[in-house]
Order: sequence, then structure tokens, then C-alpha cells
Amino acid sequence: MDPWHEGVPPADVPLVQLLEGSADQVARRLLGARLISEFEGERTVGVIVETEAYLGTDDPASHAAARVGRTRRNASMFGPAGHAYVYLIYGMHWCMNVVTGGVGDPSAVLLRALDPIEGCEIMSRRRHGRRGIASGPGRLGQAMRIDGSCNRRDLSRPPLTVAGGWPVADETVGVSPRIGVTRADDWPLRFYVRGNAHVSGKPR
DNA sequence: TTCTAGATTCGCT
DNA sequence: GCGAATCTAGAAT
Repeated sequence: MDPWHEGVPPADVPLVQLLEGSADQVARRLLGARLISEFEGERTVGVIVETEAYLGTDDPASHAAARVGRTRRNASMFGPAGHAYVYLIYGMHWCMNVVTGGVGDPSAVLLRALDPIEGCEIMSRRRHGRRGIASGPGRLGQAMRIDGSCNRRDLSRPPLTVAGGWPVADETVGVSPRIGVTRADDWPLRFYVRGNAHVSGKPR
């Protein structure tokens, strides 16, 4: 049983504190934190249970890798930490990242899966009743009503917020290569909560 | 201007 | 297990 299912109140940790250090440290620390979405009067909350780190210009798998440079799409990754980098993939799925690092250091953490704890029926409706409410980056985006208008948003204030949650112990954290990437496909930068049913598919 | 691959998901076989 | 859906950024021409 995860602590967020046991009636324990979430820790009141400021976002800036969650963002200290390198993207892989942040990706690890964001496990157990909350993602809160409040659009059109509908509040939905999920606990982050799966993340991937993208390490900046030296990371060949990043949208901001050195060979790509700064472009219109990845511009928000070069901005301040604590803002969102949202992009459309395969013409239909919105993927949500938390920007880390300082201005000019394009690091980010992709949010891959949530354990829904509030507004589950809303998320389920947005997902058209399909299985896997927020299990996978595209599903997470759909469940939380994330789209291009969320790009560059400050995640320390509504309507889209990342906030403290419940610390996850080291022995409960799994690490693996990132899913779906074709470059640097053996770098151990995916982090997930072991045993949580909402963690998405296995690495290829 | 045209082409191609992509940090995915879903439904069908 | 496999292919379609759907569209944009970035690359090629």
C-alpha cells in the first residue's frame, strides 16, 4: 500500500526544493510528488510514479541535444526551471515535462505516469473510459487536460501545479533505460515506483 | 517546397 | 505481434 492511499497528508515542499540538482536527481525526487490540474473548474490530482530525465545538450536523446541546438519547439527547455515543456508527438499525444537546470541549460524531466488520487471520474471521462487512465505520457496528458497552451507555464501556480507529496524510499525506486528513445538507449534515466500498478510498459 | 521520423496509443489479428 | 492514426519540427532538396 502506497502512503498516499493511507490517509497520510502530503508534505508541503516548495517546488524549488524539488528542482535542486541535476535532471536525474530531480526525476528521482519527483516520484511521490503531486501533479495538480485545475482547468474549467475541474480539479484532478495524481501522484507521479514514473519519470525520465533528459540531461541537456550532452544527451543525444534530448530534443535539445547539441546537434539540434535551440529551436522553436525546445525553447522552453532553455528557460527557467519549474516551468512546463509540452510538445505533441505522433500528431496526437501531448507529453509533459518539468524543466530543470538554470536558464540556458536545457534539462527536463518527462512525466510518464500518475497514480490518480482525486478527480478519477473526470480523468476517466477525458480518457473515454479507456484502460490506463494516466499510465504512459500520452495518456497522462489526456487525463490531465494538458495541451500546447500549457507549454512554458509556471508550475508553481494554478492551473497546472507540481507540489510536494510523499517521499518514496530508495528500495522502492526502480531504474531502467528510457522507453522509446533510439539514441543513448542504454542510459539508466527512467525512474519508477516499484510495484505500483500505474507504471507504464517495460523498456524495449 | 517536399519528405521523414517521432520521448505513443489503440484496435485488430 | 502489427499497423494505422495524425501532424509538426527539422532536414533535405
